[in-house]
Amino acid sequence: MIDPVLLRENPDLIRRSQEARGDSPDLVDDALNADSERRAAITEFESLRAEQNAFGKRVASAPQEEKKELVAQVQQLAAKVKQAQAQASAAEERFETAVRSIGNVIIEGVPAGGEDDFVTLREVGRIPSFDFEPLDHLELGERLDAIDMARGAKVSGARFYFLKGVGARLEIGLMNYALAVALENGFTPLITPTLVKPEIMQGTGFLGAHADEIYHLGTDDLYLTGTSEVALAGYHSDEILDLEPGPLRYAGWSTCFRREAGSGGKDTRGIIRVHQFNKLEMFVYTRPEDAETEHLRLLALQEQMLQSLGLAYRVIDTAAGDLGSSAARKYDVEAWVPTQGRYRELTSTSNCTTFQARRLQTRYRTENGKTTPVATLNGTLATTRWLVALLETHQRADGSVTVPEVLRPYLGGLEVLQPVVK
RNA sequence: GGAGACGUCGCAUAGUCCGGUCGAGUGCACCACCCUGCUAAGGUGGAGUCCCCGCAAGGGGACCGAGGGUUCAAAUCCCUCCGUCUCCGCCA
Repeated sequence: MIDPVLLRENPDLIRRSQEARGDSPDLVDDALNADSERRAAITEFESLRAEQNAFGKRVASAPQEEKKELVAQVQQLAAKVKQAQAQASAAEERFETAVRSIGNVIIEGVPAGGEDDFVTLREVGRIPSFDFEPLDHLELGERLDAIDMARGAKVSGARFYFLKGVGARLEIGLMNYALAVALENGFTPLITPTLVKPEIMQGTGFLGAHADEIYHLGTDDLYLTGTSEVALAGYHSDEILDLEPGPLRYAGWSTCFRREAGSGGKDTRGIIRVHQFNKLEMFVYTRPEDAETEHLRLLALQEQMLQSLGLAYRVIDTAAGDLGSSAARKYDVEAWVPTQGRYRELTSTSNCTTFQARRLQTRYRTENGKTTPVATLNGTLATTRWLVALLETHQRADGSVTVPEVLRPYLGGLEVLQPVVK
């Protein structure tokens, strides 16, 4: 949720942000109107309520024989209070709805426009070339007896899979390696619930435009999370944090579930786009003035991961229209996928500034003792999808795959994944 | 799944049966000051969150797990939900 004070004091800033996102700037005016209506309604209710409270005290202290008379007098007032209260809460609700329809105010410098209007910040690493015809990750995965899509489909349907043998080990190794990097950098590991309540899903902003992306369990009214960001953001909801010792940094380990509605036909081959995968997610609570520095720090860690794994990648500054409502800026790190001849997103890191925290009521105390919303940031440190780039990049002519050195300790010293002869 | 107990201001508790004098007492912790040559103890005062009006001083409203209801008036009465604990059964 955007800052209502900012809305009142600098609506133009928000209008510009809306335009950069390709969203309607009229929503700003709707919200402003709703705000003044809301405040008028509240003032009306509160003055009536004050009158009623004062009367209540008189009734309480009046002699018994006068009470009846006094009570008769206030009855009408009570009805008016009730009505004013209903109006005030209705106005409040309209205001909430209006404000919530506005996306986070983008950070200065974020490119305007949609999906294709990103800015490439840098390309790092040598794009792999082969003196043989490279195989795609699924072909490789099948030869290594590491990925089994057919049985995944048999058991659970399309976009499900089994990771087997070295495939399973590779994923576990990758996740463990990422966890080690997170630990080295002061993150506290957290294994999160993957089923969350509606209000948490709502609060993190995932029930908006992309609600049909999310699995919902009707019997229990719980949602399967598409990222541990949801649980990590909800973790400190309704709390006042002590940020005096520094930011709170968590590394959430969880399985993620996505319906992939609307991406029918896209990336149907292999494990690029699947309904279920694992992810290690960084999540930081910090003071708003430190958020941009922290954002760059998360990005640096992600780049360190890809570099150490020998992957070629580029970093893009995502355009405003492709940010999602909570993010004020988002960097994606995309790895080169040889058989596709292009970069594919492996990680994403978002600075949500105070947007998410305001909705989830996560605050901290400033030097002068005031409470104010914290800033939240998140970023991927590893996911199942990385196997695609790893397998393809490090393949050799005989269909074997070299294990990047940093991963070997997590695979019991295994240096090369060998094809299984059938 | 069955039976019961409970959810109050950072923590621990009082208040709930008998609705108004309770936004709420007490202890601990906390902050400021005073006193005591240190330590311990003692004294005085202050402290919650959110919102509205106001340049400010200040005034006002809401919040006793959440949401409804009864009433002139609800922490207190009624209903629903959520959570915690205990016992029984069941599964492991």
